[in-house]
Amino acid sequence: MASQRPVTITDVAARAGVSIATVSKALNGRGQVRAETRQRVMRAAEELSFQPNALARSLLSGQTRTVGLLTSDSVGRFGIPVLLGAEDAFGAGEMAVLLCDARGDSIREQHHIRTLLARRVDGLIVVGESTDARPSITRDLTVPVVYAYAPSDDPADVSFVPDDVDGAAQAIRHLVTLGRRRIAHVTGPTYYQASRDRAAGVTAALEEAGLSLSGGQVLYGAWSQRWGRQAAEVILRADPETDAVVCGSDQIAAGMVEAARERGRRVPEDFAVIGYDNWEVLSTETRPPLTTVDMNLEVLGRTAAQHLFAAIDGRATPGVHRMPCRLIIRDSTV
Amino acid sequence: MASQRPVTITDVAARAGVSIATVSKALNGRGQVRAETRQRVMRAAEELSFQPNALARSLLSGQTRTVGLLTSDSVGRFGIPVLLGAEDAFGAGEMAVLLCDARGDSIREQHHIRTLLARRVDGLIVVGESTDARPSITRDLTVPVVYAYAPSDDPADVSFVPDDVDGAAQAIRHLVTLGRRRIAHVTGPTYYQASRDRAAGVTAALEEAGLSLSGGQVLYGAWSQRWGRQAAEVILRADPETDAVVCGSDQIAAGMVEAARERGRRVPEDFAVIGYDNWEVLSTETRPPLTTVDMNLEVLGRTAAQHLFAAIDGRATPGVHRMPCRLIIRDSTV
DNA sequence: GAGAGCACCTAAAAGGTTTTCGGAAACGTA
DNA sequence: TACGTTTCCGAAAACCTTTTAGGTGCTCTC
Repeated sequence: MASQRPVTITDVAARAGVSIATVSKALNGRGQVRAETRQRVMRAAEELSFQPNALARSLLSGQTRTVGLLTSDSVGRFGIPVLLGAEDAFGAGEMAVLLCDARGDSIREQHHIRTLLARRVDGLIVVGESTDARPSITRDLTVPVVYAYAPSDDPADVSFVPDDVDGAAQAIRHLVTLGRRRIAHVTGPTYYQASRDRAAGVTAALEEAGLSLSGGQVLYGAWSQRWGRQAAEVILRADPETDAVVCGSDQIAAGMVEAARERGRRVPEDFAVIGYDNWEVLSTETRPPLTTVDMNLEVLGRTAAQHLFAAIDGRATPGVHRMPCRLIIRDSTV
Repeated sequence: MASQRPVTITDVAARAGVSIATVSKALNGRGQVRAETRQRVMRAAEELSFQPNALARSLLSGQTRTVGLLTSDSVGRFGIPVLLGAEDAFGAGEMAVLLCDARGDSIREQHHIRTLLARRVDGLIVVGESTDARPSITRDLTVPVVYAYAPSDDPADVSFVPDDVDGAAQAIRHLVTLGRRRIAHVTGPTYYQASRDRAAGVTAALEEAGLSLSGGQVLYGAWSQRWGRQAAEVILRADPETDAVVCGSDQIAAGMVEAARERGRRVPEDFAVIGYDNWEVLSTETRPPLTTVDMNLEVLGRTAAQHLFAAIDGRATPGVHRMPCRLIIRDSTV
């Protein structure tokens, strides 16, 4: 608790009766050091519980083994798993993560970038809260940047996003395999890239199966449970024969399941429902638990981190990389 | 992108035609520097977009303006707001946060502590995932530590936890004010401190009002929606006159509301329900939206961070500090 | 006109580590 | 003995900034 002076390499050298250069070499396994001397140094270091000062080391090497993690919007539901995956990948490689939350404020973001650069981070990972493209910050930055979840608007940057088009298509293909023929799609607002991508995936996969959308059009609304319930009414009135629906989020799906049951549809027998996000607190707690599309965000975060490593080593891989989603099959489809 | 040599104070000095000492003083506003010289230096720094190397600065001052944020268990639902609050408080003070997630593994935790100390963090904030006490790490650490959400088991440490006893009591008092008389309590497993604290608060507040628990005892179970539904059956069978229930979590409350309605109880008229956590995705999406206890976790995190500042300045405030909860009144009580 | 006082600036040290280069000791060979 | 070789260790520079102590030139006063 008391802030006594931390032990330095000089202390170890004195205790071992050698010079600081020898201590450095002994501990790092460099240069020529007699085995017996090395032992003596190691013992001294142990006894003093010496930890080399990372600052001094970084100052010299120019490498801080630190990366900045910039969340453009307040760390949300999607940011978290990405962050965890990244933290995981970095932690394994002895890297440390400086966390900065810009709260959706670009002034604040600029400020954070400046301080991160002043701290000489080796790289930057920018994680967004939606899959909509965000302004690039890579321009005139001296360190590599990787974007996760929200891609950069500059195609020359390195971005990782979930492949929502294919994710939604997987959901449709699953339903088609199960014999469903009148499938509707309810999703979030049109101004979300995620809504549009998922709708595109649904449409393409239906076409591929020679089917068309029940109701004739995608139902765009909000990401909420409430919209799920409303949409259920709309669908069942417009086309009472609808036997399945792919939802753009688990929240929508939860509302959908609830409202459908209230209107006498059995889920999944009469009416199969698929969610999106695999947000477990919701998807496993509905009755029945939801079949849903998981975006593998932890993997996405980890991959982004690994590619940041590569970029730091000068092996960047520009472009928008679409990471595969996977369908989690539970009881809301059969 | 290319890693050209970063510009140093020497470059600025050369451009401005002065010594590096003068540059330092001009930029930091120290010492005697003629106004005209200061201008020239500032201009040079601007033109080169000079950022002082934080490493060198820290090495000299012994202060890194960095704190470690150690999450003992994988950053969960409760960890996040605490983390955000802390990040907020630190960010405002030009501090940076090094994030480490130990994934519930104490070996990993030890490892993270070592590397954080090697990086010479100015302090540590340890955030837990439940309010159960956790082992102290303060022993023989050279920097101050503050615990958030999960208190340290050493009372001499500085810990911040939500005041669950009072939070639950607030819920009861609210119901009593509304005229409810037969109140039940359904909560999580007994081995959670949170369950026991909330039960204690419920019991005390009921006693204070001269009432006793409907059903005669606290119903301990799981934190899940499923348990909420089961418990609803138990309660309504054991004492059909029960007119209100305080739940230990929003998930339990959500199950409770659903099951009660299915059994013909009107919520809130016949049966008032109060949740806990104010986990908004759930508490605002149930029908009706839940009255619930909010633990103010962001405030808790921010406060913990501020006290860490204080501790760094040598003004520590030992003990377990209980932070007030607040009741959020929505439509599930009337 | 000389000493004192002032305003402004610079040289140098400090902070802790790694690395390079050179030096010292030990040993073998001529 | 003189010299070369090998093995091990130490001195010093480098990284970049801040701060202290000191130095230079100027003005003021008697």
